[in-house]
Amino acid sequence: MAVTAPEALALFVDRLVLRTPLTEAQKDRITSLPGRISKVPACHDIILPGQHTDQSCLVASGLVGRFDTMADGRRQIVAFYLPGEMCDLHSVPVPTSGWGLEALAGSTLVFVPHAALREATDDPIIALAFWRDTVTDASLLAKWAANLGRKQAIPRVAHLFCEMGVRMECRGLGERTEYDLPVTQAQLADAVGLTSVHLNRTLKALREQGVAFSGRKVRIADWARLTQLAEFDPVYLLLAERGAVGGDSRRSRG
Amino acid sequence: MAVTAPEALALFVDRLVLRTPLTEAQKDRITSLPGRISKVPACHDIILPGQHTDQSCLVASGLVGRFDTMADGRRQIVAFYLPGEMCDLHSVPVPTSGWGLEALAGSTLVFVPHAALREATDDPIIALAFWRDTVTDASLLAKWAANLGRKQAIPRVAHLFCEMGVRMECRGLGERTEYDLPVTQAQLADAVGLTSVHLNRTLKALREQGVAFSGRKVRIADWARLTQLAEFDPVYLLLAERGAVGGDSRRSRG
DNA sequence: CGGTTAATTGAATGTAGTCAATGGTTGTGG
DNA sequence: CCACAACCATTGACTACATTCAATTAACCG
Repeated sequence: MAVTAPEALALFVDRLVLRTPLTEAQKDRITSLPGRISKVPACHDIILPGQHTDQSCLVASGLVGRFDTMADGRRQIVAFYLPGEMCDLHSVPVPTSGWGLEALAGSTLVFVPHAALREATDDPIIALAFWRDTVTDASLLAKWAANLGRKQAIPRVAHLFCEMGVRMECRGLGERTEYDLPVTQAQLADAVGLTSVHLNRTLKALREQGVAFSGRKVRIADWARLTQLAEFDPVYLLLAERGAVGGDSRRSRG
Repeated sequence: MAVTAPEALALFVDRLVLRTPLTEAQKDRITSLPGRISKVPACHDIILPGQHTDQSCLVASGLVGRFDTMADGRRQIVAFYLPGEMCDLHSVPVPTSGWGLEALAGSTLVFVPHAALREATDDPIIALAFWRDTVTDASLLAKWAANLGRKQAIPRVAHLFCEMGVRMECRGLGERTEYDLPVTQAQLADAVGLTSVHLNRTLKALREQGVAFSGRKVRIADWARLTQLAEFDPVYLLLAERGAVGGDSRRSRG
């Protein structure tokens, strides 16, 4: 668990390198970016919708959610950010955010000034890596939207469990069939667009399918069965040709 | 209506300039990118989910939708692309798409090779402009997800009408209270995550609120009322400080 | 051990989906 | 100019999924 800014930035570099090869010099440049460490408790709002920022927020430990708020105060979480992920690289090119960030669990954050990040993009490879990171984010967002729009409760939750499993695993944060997901049922409900009551019932149904979420841990008995139930195809995670990632990689209709 | 590649690229430049000032030389560089014109009929699938590409697709006229497909064939449209918008700038840094593109109306497209686009990003300002464009896209996507997750049919459709109105207006494609939206009800339903039957009922309800969608035209009698019904706040469109854009710009909770 | 937060369950309601049929429009060819 | 076909829009009746309200049980923390 990262506790210093360079450690956290090293995690971020690991993530970038998944999709963009970087030289040691480029890695160092990112690792040595200035960062202010901040520990926040669960349910803490890091940034509110509509606020401006001059820094980006990197997760060092814990879990952060990007959300939007309705007039009546209900929230929709549209993205989860794991340790090593930069929640709002977006805000480097566009410092106004339409959305908010909240710490779902107690988290350690590293705030990196936009100015420093923008300076790092002198290097076109670093700029490309950042751009790619944003694209990845958008790809997950699009899938999230599709699930919210067209899937029922059970496959929707199942899909989220698949996604988080693969993401955790490829970052070394657990196995895809068993990992920590430090959120309450109410927060999960905000993510999948259900009420907490209905989410609870959905979890009960999933439990009968060998998928348990309890004690903030996800445990999946039969991965293949779950991916099928969820219609999970990991292409959208943009993890390149690492076929090992699993899920059914059926090809598109001719 | 753009019919040559440079004309279409000029529209794209107009869009970039909304958020990133460019010199004449930079504009020229983009306008003179190579592009292959292609006319496609309505309902034509331009690219299918999971396909690779080595070119990006710029809309010259018509309307294009980005969609994801479920196992049973149902679609969720997650983004609309207007003339002057590049549907998959994303695919420049990441040539695998998890999603598909379809022409919703008969459309003219310009295919620009990734190689040429990537070359243009030598210029860090152009790279920034592209990055910003991607971020904008992601911002709309996040809002779309939030609406799908947390709004009921009427405000959901209302929100889409508001969004499209503002986008049309700021690109000179109509007024926000009256514009062409060349889609069928079934396509609209795919966008808002409803069945076409229920969408039809929702449109009927909206008609009683002075919001008409018929003959592929949207006509809004009372803009302020609609933005309120939709909980529409245009910040997420990232149109900078052009306060004139309308909607209720209430600030975030303290 | 008491207080608080989170999870679970039941019953009633409501919104959206499904199935099936009817109108309406548009475009084409006789 | 009319007849027909194809597609799109509209409506009704019924079903199903998810929400709401309310209460209870379980887990966690000081």
